[in-house]
Amino acid sequence: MKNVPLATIERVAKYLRCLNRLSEKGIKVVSSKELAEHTRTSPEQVRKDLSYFGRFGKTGTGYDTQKLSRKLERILKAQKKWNVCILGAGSLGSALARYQGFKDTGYNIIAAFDNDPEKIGTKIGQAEVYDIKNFKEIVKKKDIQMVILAVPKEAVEEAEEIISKTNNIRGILNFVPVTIKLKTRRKVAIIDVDLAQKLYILSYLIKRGREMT
Amino acid sequence: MKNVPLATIERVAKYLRCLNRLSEKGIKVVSSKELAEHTRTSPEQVRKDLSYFGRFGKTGTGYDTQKLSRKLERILKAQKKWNVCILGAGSLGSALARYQGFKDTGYNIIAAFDNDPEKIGTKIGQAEVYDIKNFKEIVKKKDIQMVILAVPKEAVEEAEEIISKTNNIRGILNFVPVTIKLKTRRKVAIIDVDLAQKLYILSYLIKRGREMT
DNA sequence: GGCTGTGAAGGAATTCACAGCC
DNA sequence: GGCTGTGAATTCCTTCACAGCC
Repeated sequence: MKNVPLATIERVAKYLRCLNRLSEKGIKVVSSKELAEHTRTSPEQVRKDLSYFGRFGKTGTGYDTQKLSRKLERILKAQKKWNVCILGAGSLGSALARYQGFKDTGYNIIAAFDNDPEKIGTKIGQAEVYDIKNFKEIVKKKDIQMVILAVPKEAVEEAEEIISKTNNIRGILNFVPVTIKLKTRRKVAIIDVDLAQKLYILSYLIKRGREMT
Repeated sequence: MKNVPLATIERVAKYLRCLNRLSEKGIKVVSSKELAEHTRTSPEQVRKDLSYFGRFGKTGTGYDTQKLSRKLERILKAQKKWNVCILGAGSLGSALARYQGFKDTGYNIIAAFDNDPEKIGTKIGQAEVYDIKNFKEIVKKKDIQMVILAVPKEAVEEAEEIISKTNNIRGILNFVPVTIKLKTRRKVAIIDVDLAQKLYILSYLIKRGREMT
């Protein structure tokens, strides 16, 4: 397998989601053209992206929805079950714990952490809320590898500290509009989701009359 | 102004975020190197990005934090006040209405819409909750141009319908993991935020040991 | 010395165009 | 005819390297 563009990976994730929706609806076969329409890209792009990983289609017909879905899951390592926790059980953290888009993915949000005694011991969706003091211990016990970071800005340093010390954690989805810095040698993947940035881009696109993803 | 890469726009939005944080802290001057560190990119990239729009720096010194911030706001049309509403006042919608990252941006979330009578008439953060039936009317009256879409999957079609009919709306930030299609000729910018996709990418990055944004 | 700004070079990603298959 | 798969061409984006300035 050659060097796959990251942009391809991002689209593959979209294809996967789309395929799952289609197969829920009972659609067995899909063409690159259809897949492209659902994901705002071009048919050539779809075919090119998939061609990095193998030949999955039937000429003249298209792709078997379910088969392709399984292939893509494997590519994204999404067939594995990932245990995810949420750090910060405020309104955003709680909403993310309940987010319907995680349903039917391999990602299970099984714990949330907060320092508010009122919240500790309660449940949000599937996730039990624990005292943040027990982060390391519970992350280990429950084999959690990803954190969704949704604490208030002021608590970021503390969160960095705790995550740095917890060797299990290998990825962070960060909703706090601050650049987070870990004090650790080990590699931790970080994806920032900055919603204000999205709105900035949206206003730019409006001015330019474009569409994007 | 030449043809500016979209990738540049995305980074510019990050620079802006970062500059505002720095000037809050009282930092007056910043170099491309520093800005790059805060936004996980390279100094050359920062300078190149900015050079699309003009010359903002002082050689040997760096950039005036506040001045640059104002310039970038203008570029992104973010100096304008945008009125934003939320469609769907469930847990995600409510959390977004309260999202701290929108503070100190030009984006004001001034209304939310739902069909739950229990919610209508209440307030979430700054936003009053209205009956979705009055969407068009209130959007017009309040001069709202952007929608944050956070309804359940099942309600997407209805939402598409309503938005299509409301000429004011020019941009959508979509949190529903579905490709939305408007029945209108006018241009509406759409940005999809798919959180499950982010987790897919995160697991891919973990496997590859990389970092990104 | 330390920084910006920018053409030029290089590298990456997308689109084209067509061969091959059912 | 309708579709996939893929080298080749093109477009887009990033990095390099250095001129110019304080």
